[in-house]
Amino acid sequence: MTSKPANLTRIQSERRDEILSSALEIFSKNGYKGASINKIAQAANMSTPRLLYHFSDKEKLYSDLLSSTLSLWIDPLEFIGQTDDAVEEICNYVRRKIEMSRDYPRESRLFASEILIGIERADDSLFDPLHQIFRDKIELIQRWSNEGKIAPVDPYHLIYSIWATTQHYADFDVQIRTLSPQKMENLFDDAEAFLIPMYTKLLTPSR
Amino acid sequence: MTSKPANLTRIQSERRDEILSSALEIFSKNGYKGASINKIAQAANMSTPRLLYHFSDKEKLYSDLLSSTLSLWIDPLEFIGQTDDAVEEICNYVRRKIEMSRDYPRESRLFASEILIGIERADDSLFDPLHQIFRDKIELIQRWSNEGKIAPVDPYHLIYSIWATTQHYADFDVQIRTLSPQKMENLFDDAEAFLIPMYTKLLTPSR
Amino acid sequence: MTSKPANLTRIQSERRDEILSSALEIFSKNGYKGASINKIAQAANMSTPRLLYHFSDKEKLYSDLLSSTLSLWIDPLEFIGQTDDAVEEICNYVRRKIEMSRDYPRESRLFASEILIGIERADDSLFDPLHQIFRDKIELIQRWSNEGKIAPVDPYHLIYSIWATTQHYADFDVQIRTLSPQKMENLFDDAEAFLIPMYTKLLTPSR
Amino acid sequence: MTSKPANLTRIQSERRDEILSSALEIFSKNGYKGASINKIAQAANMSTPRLLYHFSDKEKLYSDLLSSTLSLWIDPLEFIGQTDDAVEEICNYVRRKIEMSRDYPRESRLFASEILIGIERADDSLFDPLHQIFRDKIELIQRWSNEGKIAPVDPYHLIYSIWATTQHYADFDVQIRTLSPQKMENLFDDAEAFLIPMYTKLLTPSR
DNA sequence: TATGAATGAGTTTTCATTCAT
DNA sequence: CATGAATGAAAACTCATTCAT
Repeated sequence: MTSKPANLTRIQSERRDEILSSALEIFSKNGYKGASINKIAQAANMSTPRLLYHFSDKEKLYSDLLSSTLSLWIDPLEFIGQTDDAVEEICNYVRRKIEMSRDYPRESRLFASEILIGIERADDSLFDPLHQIFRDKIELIQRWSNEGKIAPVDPYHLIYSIWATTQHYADFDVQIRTLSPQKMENLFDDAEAFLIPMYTKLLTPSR
Repeated sequence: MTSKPANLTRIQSERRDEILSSALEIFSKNGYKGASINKIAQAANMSTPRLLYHFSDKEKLYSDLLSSTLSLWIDPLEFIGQTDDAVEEICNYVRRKIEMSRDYPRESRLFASEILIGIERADDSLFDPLHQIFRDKIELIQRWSNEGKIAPVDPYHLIYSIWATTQHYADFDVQIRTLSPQKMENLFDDAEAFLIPMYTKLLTPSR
Repeated sequence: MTSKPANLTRIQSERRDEILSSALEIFSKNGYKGASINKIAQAANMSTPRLLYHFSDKEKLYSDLLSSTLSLWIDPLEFIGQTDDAVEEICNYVRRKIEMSRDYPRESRLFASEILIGIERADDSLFDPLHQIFRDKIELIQRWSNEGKIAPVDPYHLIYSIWATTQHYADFDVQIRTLSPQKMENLFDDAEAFLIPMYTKLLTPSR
Repeated sequence: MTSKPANLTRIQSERRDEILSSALEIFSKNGYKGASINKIAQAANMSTPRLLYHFSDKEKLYSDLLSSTLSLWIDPLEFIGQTDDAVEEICNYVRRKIEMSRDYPRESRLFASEILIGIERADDSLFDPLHQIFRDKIELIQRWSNEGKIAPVDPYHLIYSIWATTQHYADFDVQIRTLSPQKMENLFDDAEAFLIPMYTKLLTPSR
């Protein structure tokens, strides 16, 4: 999965974490090309060669960072389907995704810029785990739809729309800050107050 | 404004167009930092200094490209409110935005990466025209909501969600191509078939 | 002497003068390398190719400018020796050189930077006319010295010192402005009030 | 101040010295604009990026060079006033300044071109230490003048004239080499033989 | 290990000059 | 005559990466 070496001393893995934390900051703000490993090393309080001792090169650092963040995308998906209340299950997924945009905006932007701009990668299996679970849940939602537990919807576009609407608050944060009236502290509550009814109306089966 | 100079010779405006077209290709694919004016010049079949003869520097080229593309964002918004059928008006806006994602995906990605990563710009007024119209339409939708022509919704989050769901198909195209089943040629039709009912349900006032 | 073409239309020589005037401004402020013919053309309100039509290249413009300015150095020298009052003659030369620093500081700086930095020139006969007169006056002063009309001095170092002290006010103007007390409007009068007594004391033969 | 950083490794300070030495050679010969860090790097037997590893950019190299040379201007001034023999004190200053023109002509030309052409500098305080001492000595000379220890002179113009006459031999060296008769090896002795009597006559109080 | 030092390729930009119209 | 257009060389810097100690 993630290519983290198996056997690391405690110090080594502490260093790795410090570097990944700085890398997240710098990469998410500047994109892959706009970030220099120098700036990352500085932010992590170490010399560039020392950083490169832990991550052989820039691309390795970047993709290790991506895989270490991948679970943030996978975990909320995984929870779907714990109960039998299909509409509520999906609404809860929406809620979790909104929380993620609020609590992990840098991670969201990192992924967004990777998908948007992307670097050519030798091994593009990075997202495989996400895709596997995605397909599982597509199937689940399709089943719900077939069984009438939710109104009939295309499960693909349902998930795309959830991703789009929730991640938008992290990824396009700059624009939203400019456009929204002052009440930024309630932004995510307001987003939820908008989205949950929308998906409830969409998904509640008509009797 | 940084808009196109008024008086251009024939060659100037031909060259400008060639360059802007290559710049769109390269910038939208690689982001500002990842794109070199070198690559852009190559794509436009000219030497770098020749490119710089027409656009004084990289940032100017980039922001001229952005402003020349801005109307793609403004125009569909502007149309909202031609008729009195509020729900239909908003659905038509959704349709137009889907068309744009289909027909101008590079422009969409260009804007997305500008908002996501953004460069520090001396003159911040680039998006002013868009913001002005945004506020007008927010007001209009609020009025519709107050008058009961649409169900009560937060107009800000309504527009954010429309932007998010429609632009998603252009901006995260790479991901969607990987995840979606083969039927890519119908992608945008399917998107519309999903989104229009969603917004119709959301906005139709309950009697 | 100066390589000014012999037969010029009135318009041509007007253009030449405009260019030379701008060139003086730009070259004296920025030095040869720091000045671009573009800036000069702009200052002269014309396109670069038009400028290059009148002066085949940058070096030609520069050396034509130098030669057209050369008489400012030659003329004051030439006057030495009109009367028989040797001390007064030299003091008048000092006065004229002070006036030149006051009235033609840009020309002075142009020459200073040419001598200080200098560009490799194919033909370095530019200063020949000046040198010829210099030698004449050296001889004259030597004669005055021998004849006891002035106190015995090395004529070379006498002229060097006059050049140094008088041109200093133009060439090192920036430093002098920083160091001198407010009374800048009297600077050249004060300079004269200092230098004339100095040279008078130096040159007046002791009886 | 922009003075030399305190803690340098052995290699750093060796390299700095090599670079500064080449930079002095190239800058003093060509001026700031005419000198390329390329040429300087070549003269110091290294690649341009290697040079830039030690001096972050061209301007930094240039101003570090200027400040490292500043003491050559300050030191001789500082000595004025050790003894009570005012005339002799000033004559000794003249002698020291002549020596400097003989022994450090490149440094002299570097300063001259900085004052003559000058680059716009963010931090203008480079010459502050020199100016401070200048003012002290102006005061001292004024006192001497008031007390009758030297003939009454304007102390500003006295120092300007000393700077002018002595530095002239370094700064306008090219011209002097062309004009002077062969005896260049005695140039500085002759200069002293000229200047010392001049200032002695000027400054010795009349009884 | 870890850092100072260095490298080489690449990027943006400037500029004198030429060419076509 | 005059200008818009283009060129090629060089300049200043950046950056991922490697090397030596």
